[in-house]
Amino acid sequence: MRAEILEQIYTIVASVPAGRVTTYGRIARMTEGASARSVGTAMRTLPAGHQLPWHRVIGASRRLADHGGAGRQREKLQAEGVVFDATGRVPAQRLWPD
DNA sequence: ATGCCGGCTCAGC
DNA sequence: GGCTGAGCCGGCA
Repeated sequence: MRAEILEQIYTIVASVPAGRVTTYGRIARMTEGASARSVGTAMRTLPAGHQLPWHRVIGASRRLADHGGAGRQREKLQAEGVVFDATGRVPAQRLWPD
């Protein structure tokens, strides 16, 4: 993936405030030429020592994607005050607006 | 170059 | 809303 796109993704993720979340798809659409899936891999391959709030990026269904760090992700979000309903979803109003 | 495997999504049921 | 199947496309061996 082009470095420029990666920069955009990082910038957008970095702009999501604590307690709010956004989705892979939204990020993909905000960038030029990134697909939701590529945003996923971008999060997966974050360089060591990064300081991005990757945990604030969730799926379009507003659930956490099931991957290795899902447990940590959920904890981090809850620590920021993000609530999950009985079915494990984040309320829509938590979405970071464009 | 090729093939396989994903931190996804969307349209149909 | 939940489940499924099919596109999609970047990383990595």
